[in-house]
Amino acid sequence: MAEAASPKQNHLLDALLKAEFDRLSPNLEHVNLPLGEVMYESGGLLQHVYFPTTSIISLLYVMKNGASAEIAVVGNEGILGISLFMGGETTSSRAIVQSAGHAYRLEAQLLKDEFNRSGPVQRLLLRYTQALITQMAQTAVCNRHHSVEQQLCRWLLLSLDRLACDELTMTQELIANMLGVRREGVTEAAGKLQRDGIINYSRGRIAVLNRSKLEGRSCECYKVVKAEFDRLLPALHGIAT
Amino acid sequence: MAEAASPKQNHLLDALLKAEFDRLSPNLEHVNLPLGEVMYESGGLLQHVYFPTTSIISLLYVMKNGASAEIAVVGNEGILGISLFMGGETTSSRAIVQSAGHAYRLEAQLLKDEFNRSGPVQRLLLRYTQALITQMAQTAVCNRHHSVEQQLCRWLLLSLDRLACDELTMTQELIANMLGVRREGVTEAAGKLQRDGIINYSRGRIAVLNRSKLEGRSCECYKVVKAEFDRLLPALHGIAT
DNA sequence: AGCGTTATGTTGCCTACCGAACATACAATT
DNA sequence: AATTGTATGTTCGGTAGGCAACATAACGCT
Repeated sequence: MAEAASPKQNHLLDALLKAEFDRLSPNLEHVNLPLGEVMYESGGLLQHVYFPTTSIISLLYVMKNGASAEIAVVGNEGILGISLFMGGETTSSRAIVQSAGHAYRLEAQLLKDEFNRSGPVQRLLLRYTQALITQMAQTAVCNRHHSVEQQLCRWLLLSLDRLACDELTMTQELIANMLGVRREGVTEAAGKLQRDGIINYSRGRIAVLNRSKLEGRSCECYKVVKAEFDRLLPALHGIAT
Repeated sequence: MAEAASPKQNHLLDALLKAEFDRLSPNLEHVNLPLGEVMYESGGLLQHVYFPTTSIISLLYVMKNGASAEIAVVGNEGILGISLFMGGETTSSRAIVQSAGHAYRLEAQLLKDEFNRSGPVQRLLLRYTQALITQMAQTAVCNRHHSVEQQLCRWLLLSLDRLACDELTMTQELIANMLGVRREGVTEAAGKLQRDGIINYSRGRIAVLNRSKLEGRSCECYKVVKAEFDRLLPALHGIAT
């Protein structure tokens, strides 16, 4: 918490060239995102886009009967609100804060203006969008074929990658909602991982003790997604393509 | 089959303004796509993009162990090869012809050039991409929560919407591969639908007899996807936004 | 210390789906 | 008419994960 907040904590913002960064940064507003906050509602208009720094946001589809499933997650590697520049203005999914923290927000119109300059920012945002697409596609595959335990591992790894630490604040109940499975299923899978010394949890606090073992218990989906993010968005630090 | 082939059979091409259409159409090549043809391999470079007219192409992820799952389908409403203009050049999924027919293809570079004009074509392609994203997201949800029968109904409906008729050529085995379930599961679900007079099939030929009943047996996913395509890509006929 | 709230653990039953193996039936070719 | 390949039908046992109901345990408050 002693860390100075900076837009550069968000990888997309960090990857901007100086000219673009200087144009946007005066309009970036540092905001606090509490756990569970609904950032966008399904079908709602987008007033802002968000560049998370220390928070994670889940894109979640909620069905008529209340059952839900996570579509993708957005953290410090990305931006929340892609449908704004994709032209749809809105999506059929909901965005909620999965891990409390901070983000920089930008007025919708300003992002659109920047996007429509058709320069490096546009290219960067589109590459990010493709990485997000890969994540969604892999989620679909994972939902079809993999066990709750494998999915839990994938989910933990994706979440950790988007925070700077090896611990997250998240009850099993919430994880179950994200994965679209029963809470008991998560309890069982998490119990096994704990027994095997891979994680340690108590009352909404999960610490990863052995990351490489966790990767071993995960399905291939994690690595596919990670590799695609790394390929499309290598750490650029102001050398945006 | 007596229909004259025209690029206008593809909704995206049909939606172009005259100037853009005239610029692209000399470079459109009419090609025949046989069932099962692999259009793109996972990780392969894209030489062309395709605008299907009477064919349907599945985006499919194949896992290491050979199991597969469909991510989305592309027919006369869309374009195959979005990663080209999204900047990634390639994807981790495979594209195979799910229903034989025709398409117009365009050299990759020509599409990129057109996209980079940042005009109506770019906007149209991005809107289409967002609709495709919705389809992927909904596939993820559907894979998590819905029964094989519901998914079969959804799949049939999405496929029919992308052809002009109420019949498709497709064995249960292939459908099973698309849905990522066992062939027996498809046999059982299809058998029920046939018994109830909703479809009629024999040896790789499926006829839909009662479309509204089919919609009733489908999960909500079909309607969500259809509504989003209709919203983002209303039939424009040369009034591309 | 006592209280309620919330997180986690456990149990039993049930169903959908998987895996595998096999039976039938249609269609094209000879 | 016989043969072969391919599409579909059926069965059996196994299991992951669904639903429900409840037990325990940690924490936060007053």
